[in-house]
Amino acid sequence: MEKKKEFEQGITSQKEDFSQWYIDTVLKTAMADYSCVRGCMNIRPYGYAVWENIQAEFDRRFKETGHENAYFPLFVPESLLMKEAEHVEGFAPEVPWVTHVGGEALTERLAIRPTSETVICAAYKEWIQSYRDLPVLINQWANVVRWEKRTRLFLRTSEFLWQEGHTCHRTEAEAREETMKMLEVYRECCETALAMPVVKGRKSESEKFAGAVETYSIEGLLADGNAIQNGTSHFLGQNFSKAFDIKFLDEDNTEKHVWQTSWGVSTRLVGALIMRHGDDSGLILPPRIAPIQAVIVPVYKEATKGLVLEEAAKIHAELRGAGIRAKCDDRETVRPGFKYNEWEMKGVPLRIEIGPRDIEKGHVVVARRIDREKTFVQRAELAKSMPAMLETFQADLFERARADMSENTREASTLDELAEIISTQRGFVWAGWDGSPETEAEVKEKTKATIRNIPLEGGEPTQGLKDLVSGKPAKHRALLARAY
RNA sequence: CGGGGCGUGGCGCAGUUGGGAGCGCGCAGCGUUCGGGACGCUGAGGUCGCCGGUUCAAGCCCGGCCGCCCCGACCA
Repeated sequence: MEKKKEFEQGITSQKEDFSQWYIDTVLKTAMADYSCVRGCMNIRPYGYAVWENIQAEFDRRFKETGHENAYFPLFVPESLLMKEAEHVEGFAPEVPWVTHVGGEALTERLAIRPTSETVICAAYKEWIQSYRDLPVLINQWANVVRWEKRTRLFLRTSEFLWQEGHTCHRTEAEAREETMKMLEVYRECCETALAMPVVKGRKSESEKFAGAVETYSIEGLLADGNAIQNGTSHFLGQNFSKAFDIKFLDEDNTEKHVWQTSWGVSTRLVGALIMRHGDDSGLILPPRIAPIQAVIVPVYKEATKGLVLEEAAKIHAELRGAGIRAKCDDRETVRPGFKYNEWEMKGVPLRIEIGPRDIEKGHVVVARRIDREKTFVQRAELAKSMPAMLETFQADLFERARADMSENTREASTLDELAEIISTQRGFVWAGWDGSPETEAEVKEKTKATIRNIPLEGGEPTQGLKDLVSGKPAKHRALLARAY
């Protein structure tokens, strides 16, 4: 009890900075299972299970859209990394190098990959000769390193796990189509599996991927009002294929450079998940990716122990039989209340309480993590009704996030209005933009908000819309926010 | 790399004018408990970040170094 009081006092005292409070209480508290060494995540089994389930959701969709997995080298020879000018410039500041082996200097130093375009393009050059070899649709699950000046647990770590898709196409149209197709896969997966609503859109020139012609993103809004980029899809044009000389002989017997795309999501999604859905009591995981979807907590006294534990085990078996990821917490060393709190912190969607009184009455108590609502469910119906309860939970979680995002999306017509909104309420802000880098820079300078993207839906300027800085006619209706 | 802060049992911290290394949580044992983070008793666990200096005496004062966190510039 005392600990709880301390915890609550801690929250109150830190609420002046809402984001910091949120990170301290939700991200870090909930992350008891994680640690961070020099900005590199150390993910223990429960947390890794979350990532594995996220991986599985994305991977399934990649396969459904015709992609195959492969794995490429961790080290990138310097000469290779240097081939695409913009790419080098963009990544150089954050690339660590291997220069020595056993005390002996290497003749060519090796970069630890910040992303794999260069190694993969080197491979593609060898693989592709004919239009018949196209398209190449490959994805890689791997770790990458970007030595950022500042790290933030899960949201920006020096080393992170991710997925990078790299495709080659015969025509520009086909590559552009792929870019948009994967962006849509990301949106659908984020919203369906992770219950996180996102906005699809195109990045500004200054924010696009180093070496890309165009970058698209899905932008989400966290519970603290900060935006987060949950995934990106790039149309690379022929920038890399020209730099790496990836050519194919087309049907018309002329040599052409391939058109390429790349796209990625990372373990940042785990951080986004925590800070989108979590609350003061810890994580709330969407059932679709929760390592444990339902936890059974037996409640008993010495006299009823045998009976209750037996029933709990039976329920456990039934749920597993019904394909539910269930766990029976039959630890005898901690009391039920402790278990409730512990599993709530770990974000388990549903908790099933079973005690002597329940057995007598032929029901169980099912408690929902999202709103702590408790209902009685007939014992005989439990396994059967579980999938629907999980589906409802998933839908409710998404709806709650969607409603929050919509409530925290506003409009601004001047820089002052934007500044006011950003400093008092945060969230997304729509504003007219003439497309100039000057406006973009001015906005960032004055409000710390950035242009997240130009949404595919709603990004067209409305009649008479003006740039919020220059007052010139707007070319776009952009979505702005403070972001991680 | 600029500005600020902090290094004391596993975690979170207190430590007054320099003289006993402490508290809470956690951990171990025993007992009572068990429907929302239990309680009692007993106990284990620390070269006070590192090096040097001042002093009869340093967690505390001085110098240097190392590490971490936060705010900026950079970014998935």
